[in-house]
Amino acid sequence: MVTAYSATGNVNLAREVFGGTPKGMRDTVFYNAMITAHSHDNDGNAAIRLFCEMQRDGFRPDNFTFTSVISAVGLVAESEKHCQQLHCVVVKSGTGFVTSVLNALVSAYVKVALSPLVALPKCAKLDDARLVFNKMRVKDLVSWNAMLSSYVNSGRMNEAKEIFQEMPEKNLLTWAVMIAGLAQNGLGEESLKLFNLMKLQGFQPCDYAFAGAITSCAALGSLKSGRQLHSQLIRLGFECSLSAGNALITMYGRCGVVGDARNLFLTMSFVDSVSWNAMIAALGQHGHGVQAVELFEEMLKEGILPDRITFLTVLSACSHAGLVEEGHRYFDAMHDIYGITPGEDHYARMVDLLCRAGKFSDANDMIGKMPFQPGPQIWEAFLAGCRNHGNMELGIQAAERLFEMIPQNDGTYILLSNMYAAKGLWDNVSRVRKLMRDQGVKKEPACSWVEAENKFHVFMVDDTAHPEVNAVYSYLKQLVLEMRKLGYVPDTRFVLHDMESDQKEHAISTHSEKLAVAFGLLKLPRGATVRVFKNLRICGDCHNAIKYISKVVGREIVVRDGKRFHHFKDGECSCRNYW
DNA sequence: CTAGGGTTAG
Repeated sequence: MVTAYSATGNVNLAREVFGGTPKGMRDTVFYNAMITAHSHDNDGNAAIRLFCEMQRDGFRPDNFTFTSVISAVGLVAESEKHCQQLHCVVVKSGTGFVTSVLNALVSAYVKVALSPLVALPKCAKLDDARLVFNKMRVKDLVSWNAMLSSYVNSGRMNEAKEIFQEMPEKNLLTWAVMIAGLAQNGLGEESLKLFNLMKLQGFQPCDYAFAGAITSCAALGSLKSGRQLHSQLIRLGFECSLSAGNALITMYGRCGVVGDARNLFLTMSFVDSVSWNAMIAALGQHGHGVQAVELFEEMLKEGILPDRITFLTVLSACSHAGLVEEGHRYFDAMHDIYGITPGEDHYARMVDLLCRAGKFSDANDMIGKMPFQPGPQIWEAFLAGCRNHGNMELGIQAAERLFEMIPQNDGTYILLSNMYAAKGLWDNVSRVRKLMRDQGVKKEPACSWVEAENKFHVFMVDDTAHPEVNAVYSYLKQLVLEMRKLGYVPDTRFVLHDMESDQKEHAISTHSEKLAVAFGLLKLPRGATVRVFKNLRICGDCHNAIKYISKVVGREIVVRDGKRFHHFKDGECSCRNYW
């Protein structure tokens, strides 16, 4: 009965049945079932209390007891201590060689390593897990999968790949974990390759594997593969899967087609808070702040409780659409009505919102009100806002803080250098660049890509590697002539080096996003929307230039940069010049 | 009768 209630997620009923049973009528199995119920309910403390209680009542824990209670300690405070204690008890009890017990122990050490409740050293805990794993005499598939997901969850993909190779056998879960892991760690192409390999080896991908592959498409911007995966899902009858559906919402959003995301969201038969969050985020990233806020209000009306991620997405949506009032209201409601304590990330969104709107002193007040010291996220938001408004003094202050906190971050140097360059202060630009060199900081190379003729075409600045780059350059030249007639003047302030002005114009005309846009215009069907993706923020001159291009060619151009989407149409951009 | 790997949202 306890197990039945627990399996249906009804822990309270399970607890009632358990409590209503007199001690004389309980046995070890009965205790085990209740400990498991607590563990599945993520209530580690209750599981541990019951574990102690059964021993006081004179029952000796067996293999089942240990596996359950060990799997429950990961989420409680002091889990590290519990973990080691239980490890000792297990060894003393003589069950230290039982595979299932050790499997639970491996996962428990990993949970400790990943727990926000436990202080350093996290790596050491992960290596403890590996030690237990290495010493196991008999490893089964569960052991290998546990070790694999440990590395995946801690982002240690090289070790994960080794485990994946070494495993004597694999099941659906193995593939799903690896595909999702590669997707989340920025290895989308490898993830999609693995998804295909999985099918070649005779496995029918489960919806988790699909979700991972779809996430890769979202990161890469591969609308074509994403749509293919969507139709495969429908053919296989997975269209009700929440994880796959939610991944699809994100994929459509991140590939630039919010309308498709919305259609899917509206037709999904089951949705949860993740679906709502994903949909609100998609609207926000495209600058549809008002719609994002409306959807959020609808979510509340439907009685779905917002979580900390909901508020992160709502606050960003407000920020990108300049909804200052609403942002303030939701920030207060988060704590006052929904009892969620704002974290540094929430404050950072508020600072972003205020700075973007030019309200620097309000942003400073906000920082002053924080119950903790401002970290990098706060000053990054501040600096970006200063750059947008050309506020030199405050920008320099924010940059100084960032140099102290994260000297290796290339973004700080670039933002500051851009700010000086915009004012023509070339001495300062070269000073920042020297500082960057002295610190050994390398700028992440900018690249843009576009999907055409069934594959991705990647362009770097001043690209010479792409086989059709000459056609791209001559088409761009032609475009610029037309653009100049409409009033386009290249804005060479966005060139970081000081050089002769004709050189500057050349440098700026070969930025990767311009090349990718031109290539898309050449290769995609006449009139089709061009969707370009860039790893970093879009450059100011490119932003201006693409506005003109959209007017000259009479087509819609969508650019996803590192921060958000820009929809260019008829010479205007949806971001209203804030990015 | 009871146990040990996973997913999607920022």
